[in-house]
Amino acid sequence: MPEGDTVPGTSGTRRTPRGLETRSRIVDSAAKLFYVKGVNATTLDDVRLASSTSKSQLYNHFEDKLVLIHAVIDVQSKFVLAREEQRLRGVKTLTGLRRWRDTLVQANSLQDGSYGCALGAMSVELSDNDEQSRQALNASIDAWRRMLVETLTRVRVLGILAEDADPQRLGTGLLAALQGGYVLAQNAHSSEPMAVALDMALDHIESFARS
Amino acid sequence: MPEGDTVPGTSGTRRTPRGLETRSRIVDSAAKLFYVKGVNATTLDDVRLASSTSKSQLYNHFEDKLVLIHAVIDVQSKFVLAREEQRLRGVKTLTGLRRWRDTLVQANSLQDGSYGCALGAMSVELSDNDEQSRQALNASIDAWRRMLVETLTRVRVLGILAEDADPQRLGTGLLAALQGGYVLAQNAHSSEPMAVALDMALDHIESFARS
DNA sequence: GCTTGAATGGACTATTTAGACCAAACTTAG
DNA sequence: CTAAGTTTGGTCTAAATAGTCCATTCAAGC
Repeated sequence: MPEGDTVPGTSGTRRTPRGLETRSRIVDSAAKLFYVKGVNATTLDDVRLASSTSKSQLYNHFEDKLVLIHAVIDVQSKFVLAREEQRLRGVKTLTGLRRWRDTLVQANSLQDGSYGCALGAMSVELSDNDEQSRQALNASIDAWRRMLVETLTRVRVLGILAEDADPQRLGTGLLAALQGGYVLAQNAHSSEPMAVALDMALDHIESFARS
Repeated sequence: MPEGDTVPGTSGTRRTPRGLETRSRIVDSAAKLFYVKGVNATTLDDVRLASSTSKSQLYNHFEDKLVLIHAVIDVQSKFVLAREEQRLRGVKTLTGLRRWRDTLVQANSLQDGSYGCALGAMSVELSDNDEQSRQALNASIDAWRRMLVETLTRVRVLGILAEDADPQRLGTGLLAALQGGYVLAQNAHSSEPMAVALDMALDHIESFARS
């Protein structure tokens, strides 16, 4: 029984580094396909082809398509949250928030608004059909919301925003503007509506600025 | 050649009232299924069953699934736009806008946020896979946006909003807040985030109120 | 180098789904 | 009534898709 370099797998089975490598190649390919084609429009054969794997590898690592979907939600959540955390980390002023806005709009305009938000799109497609997916995505999106709330709290604590600014509500509103911006941008194939939506949210936040 | 009561069909073929009745039963059933399950997750057999029709009826009225999808986009667009027009028609004040907000939130809370926006959800699922669907949905969503712009213009003209309030941008922002609210509400299974998002947008609009 | 379990390649099956087809029933103009 | 086209029920085919299986290879501990 080989032990040394093995790693405990998700479902009790041991995994070797080579297996884990394959597994993550599958998940990454699936994540990309889900993002550009949608979850239901992506077949396992698409995934197999994109990841250069075989059927047996797919089913060695994932019981069925739903389990793969959950794995994708997991890595995609980690990826998006890490990216957004990185983007928000240094924001301490209203100018910082505007720069954050610019980053989002620029990234979105690079693909002409296409594909929308990876988490938002999966949520729209899966929330009402698979409760487990909904809950996982809900946890991630709420973590994202809390990141915005923390950023706004930080800005307020620094005395830039007045006491009556409510970071909870402003954070939720800001995330909604962003998500709505993604939807409209994807539909219009232009990042313009996202820019307008974020500007509105930021203008509103700025209305709480201390004079 | 029977003529009298026939009606010109979409693709040149003549249709009788009975046929048109069947056709709309198919489209209505498909629209409902697309709304609750999503487009790709709905099979033609689902549609056949829900509309109590046979395969031959489906293919008598629609060349293939894509044509059916376009037909659904068409009726769903008309339905949503008519409903929203009706909801916005009488709005002439800020209080009216708040009442409009209440209607949306209440309707959304009746289904615990589920299903989101019929047009927005289809757009997210179809925009990057079928250009024709994207364009049709884009036309409808933009008509919706213009309805909001007109409402805000009306309110401004009445002297309730100041001259520097830009109905174009405010309307886009308002629609984005609504769409983002739908996304978050569907994900959270609660209409709460939609309420917060709309409140933010309306607070912002109200900041342009004449004193 | 032998053994053992993980990993792999690929063929194979089962099921689902889209779509074609046809004969019978219906509808209506003439 | 009759003819011509429409509508319908149902069956049948083709393709796509999910999922199974097994013989072989690989990697590591002994």
